[in-house]
Amino acid sequence: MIRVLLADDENLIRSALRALLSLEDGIEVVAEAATADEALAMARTFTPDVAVLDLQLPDRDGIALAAELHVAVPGCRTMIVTSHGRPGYLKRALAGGVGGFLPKTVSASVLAQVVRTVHDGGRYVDPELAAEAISAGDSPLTARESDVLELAAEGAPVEEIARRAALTPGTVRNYLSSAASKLGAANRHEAVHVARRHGWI
Amino acid sequence: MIRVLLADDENLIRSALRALLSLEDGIEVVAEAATADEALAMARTFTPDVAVLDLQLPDRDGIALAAELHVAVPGCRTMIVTSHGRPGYLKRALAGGVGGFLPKTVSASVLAQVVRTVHDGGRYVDPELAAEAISAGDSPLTARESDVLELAAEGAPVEEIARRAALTPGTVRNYLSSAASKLGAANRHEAVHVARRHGWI
DNA sequence: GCCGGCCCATGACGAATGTCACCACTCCCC
DNA sequence: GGGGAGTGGTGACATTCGTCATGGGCCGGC
Repeated sequence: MIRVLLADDENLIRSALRALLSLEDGIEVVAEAATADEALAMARTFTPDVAVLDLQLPDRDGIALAAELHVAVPGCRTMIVTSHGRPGYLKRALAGGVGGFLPKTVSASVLAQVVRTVHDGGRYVDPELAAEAISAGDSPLTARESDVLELAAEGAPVEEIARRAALTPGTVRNYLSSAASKLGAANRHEAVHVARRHGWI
Repeated sequence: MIRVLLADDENLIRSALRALLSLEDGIEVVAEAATADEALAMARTFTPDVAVLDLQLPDRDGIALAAELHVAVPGCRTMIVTSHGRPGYLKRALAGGVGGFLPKTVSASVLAQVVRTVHDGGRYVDPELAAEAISAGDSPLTARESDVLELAAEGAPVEEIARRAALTPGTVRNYLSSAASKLGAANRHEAVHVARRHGWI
């Protein structure tokens, strides 16, 4: 029997997934969580075999949670289910030791199959997402460029970004300028959009 | 027996919802669709009593689909389920004759209860969303301000916005300036964020 | 030990943007 | 028939932004 932990902030989805997985032979949902912290606590208590995580949780993202789970409960394998299949996330997830990465558009039978595959130590990535990830490639941005671009995401003026990043306004503009040119954007706001689309920030 | 149509582009969610609703007495899922067009065709064929629609579908949004359904299948009541509970959408949905509006964070039993309520001609709106909608109020933006702000959403320069809106660059700047000040934003990009958060664009 | 890449900064320039005042026209409502 | 609100426009001004050149410090690889 594969013991599964579900983590998703959407109650409806979570109980629906539970209903679906419970119909499968050899799979049992032993715990549910709505937040990353909750999931971590649950995992410590129930030591599940596989954790099915939503990519976006209220307190952290699923990738960070997976990394923490691997430390807290070494025997627990992880897989991520998401609505937004951004290529960058896939790469980060795999690098973080996540065993499966699926969009929510897959069918229930595929989900159950992947739970089994991941439980057996295998890996599964949705073919379409994999293709996107390959064509999208790595982020061309340096660490600092990503940071600054992320701070620019909410439309804040350079001054504020500089304060929040503990940098000079001039330096911030340099980073934004080089980030925009790397992304083929005319200005930082368009750059934010491009980077978001690729899952780079 | 309440005959239900499900429309959601995410296969997993859709079949999970089907599993959940099928467990309820007196509810039967008679059709599923992944797109608005598909839903419309299904509704014509199966004449469901209640249509449970996702807010975001690949081809249209759930509110537009609901309006079309009311015309195509007059006896069919509609309700919307969504991940992003933006206040503006709620208002638009209710104005469009939608009977129920829920975030996906609700429990399965609430969902089933709302399906019944809507079927009986009642209305149900998630209390939290209702509170947000009331506190958020109406959009302070005029029609044109909204248009222009929407065109600015992708970070395009004023020149391009002007071309796409068939306006002078100067006029565009006036609209953007007044929109930003109405929204309490320091620049148009922050304004876009504020408006998005409220569901005003 | 040198080169390249990244990080951080400064200064300067032109272009884009935000803001304000002001005008004309239309439509609707009182 | 006179407001008021919305639409569309012009011109001017200060600020912000994008870009480029240039420099120093730090680290890792050849």
